[in-house]
Amino acid sequence: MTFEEKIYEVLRKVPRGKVTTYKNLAEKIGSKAYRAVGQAMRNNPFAPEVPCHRVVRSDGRVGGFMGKTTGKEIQKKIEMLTSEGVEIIDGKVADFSLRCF
DNA sequence: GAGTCATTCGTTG
DNA sequence: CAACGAATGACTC
Repeated sequence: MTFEEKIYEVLRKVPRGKVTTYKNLAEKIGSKAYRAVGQAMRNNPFAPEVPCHRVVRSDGRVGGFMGKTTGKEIQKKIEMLTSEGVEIIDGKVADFSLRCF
């Protein structure tokens, strides 16, 4: 079980309609490698079980989903979040503090 | 073996 | 108040 595997396990526990942050995940597994968390998301060996789109920055920003990485397909994830009940406004999570797992 | 990456915190100007 | 650099862990070349 590697560090990233733990990330998937914790992220997997996040209920639908809620979001979490890289920092929160890293702290939950007992590490401060926030960046490593993003790495795990980038790999995303678990497609639907580990919703990387449910993970956002500490500021509530979606992070590397928009404007970075591939570019367009990312926006589809935003719509998926909205469909789940997570509103994304200006690339940020609405009521992020309330939805933070 | 070295470099990269979807972040966050701490210090300096 | 704003900007830059450092740290962390796995993956790829």
